[in-house]
Amino acid sequence: MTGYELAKAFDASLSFVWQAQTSQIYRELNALEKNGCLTSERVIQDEKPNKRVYSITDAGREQLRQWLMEPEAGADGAASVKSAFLMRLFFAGEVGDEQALNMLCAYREACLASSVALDEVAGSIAQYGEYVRSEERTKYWGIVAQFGESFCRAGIEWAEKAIALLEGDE
Amino acid sequence: MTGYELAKAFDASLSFVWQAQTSQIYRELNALEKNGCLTSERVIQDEKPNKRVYSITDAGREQLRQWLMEPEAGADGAASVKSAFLMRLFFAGEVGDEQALNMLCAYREACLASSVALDEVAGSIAQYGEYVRSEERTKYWGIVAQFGESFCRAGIEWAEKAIALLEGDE
DNA sequence: TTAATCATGTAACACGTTACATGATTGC
DNA sequence: GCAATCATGTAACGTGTTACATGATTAA
Repeated sequence: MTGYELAKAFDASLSFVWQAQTSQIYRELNALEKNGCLTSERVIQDEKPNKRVYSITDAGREQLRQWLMEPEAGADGAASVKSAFLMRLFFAGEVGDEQALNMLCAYREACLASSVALDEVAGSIAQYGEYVRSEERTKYWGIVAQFGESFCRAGIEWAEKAIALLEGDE
Repeated sequence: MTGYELAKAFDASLSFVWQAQTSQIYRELNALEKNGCLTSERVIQDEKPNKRVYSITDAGREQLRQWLMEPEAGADGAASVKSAFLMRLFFAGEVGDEQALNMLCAYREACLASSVALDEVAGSIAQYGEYVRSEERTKYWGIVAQFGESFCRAGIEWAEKAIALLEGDE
């Protein structure tokens, strides 16, 4: 793929789990090429800008495998969330219930929006799935998408309870 | 508080939501002092190492308030998770079901462990709550802790479903 | 006697974000 | 005529992590 295509693929499938700007993608592609994990080839196009197509090398795939096999996977900090939103909420005593309620409502809406986006991801999975044509790969994509759905559902329920609690206080 | 105490307070209450190394804490304390958000005072102790106690200034509290009042709070990227674990799982097709099952089991265990840690946080909240003596503040701490609990519960259920699905495949 | 707790930090690196720059083509 | 899409990137900055350094006191 090209850097540009990678950026889009990220967006269409992994965006819930990982976001990456093109600036970062190109930087990392350079680094990966330097250490032999991938190769690139310039493709001249007319009608469209030229592009650079990257391909993984055997060494690269081997490193990927090794990363995937690391034993701490799942056990490390996976069961925590780094969230500026929750930080803010934690300190909401400083500004009062009104802003806390705003935040919680906005969060609830954001969860609903993410749910919708995840439905679209399901579509993308089907599409890329045809391209890859391998149950072996796509089934994990679905599992990750399901995580997103559970997360959103839990988030909505939690926000609603918290809203009820704060409104009961007033 | 001192940098050291802040590190412990983070750990005892916010660790699910934000983690910070002392190296980062001291760096940020310096920066915040330079721009007038806080002041510090050196306290000489015998029997124990000397320490530096930081206090927020009015300007600092004002900036905190402003940050807390920002309108995007909750709406931004709050309804997504940046997770290396989920990234790995996404690509698990590269290494097969066995490793995927390992990851999911480890994740389930990690969620259970986080649940336990969150129970302890509840204790810390009660303790710090006495110190602060203000319902206004502690109620938000509880709400954040409840988020953690929902997150863990959802994570466990999701992992179990995914494990069942993969085992059914074999 | 070994590890933990108290208490400070620096240096280097890795990773992520923002802003900026370029320029052709296609659809509204 | 304007915005979006295709396609590349650089520079600077901000944030988070790892490894290292020091040294006293106290509990197992």
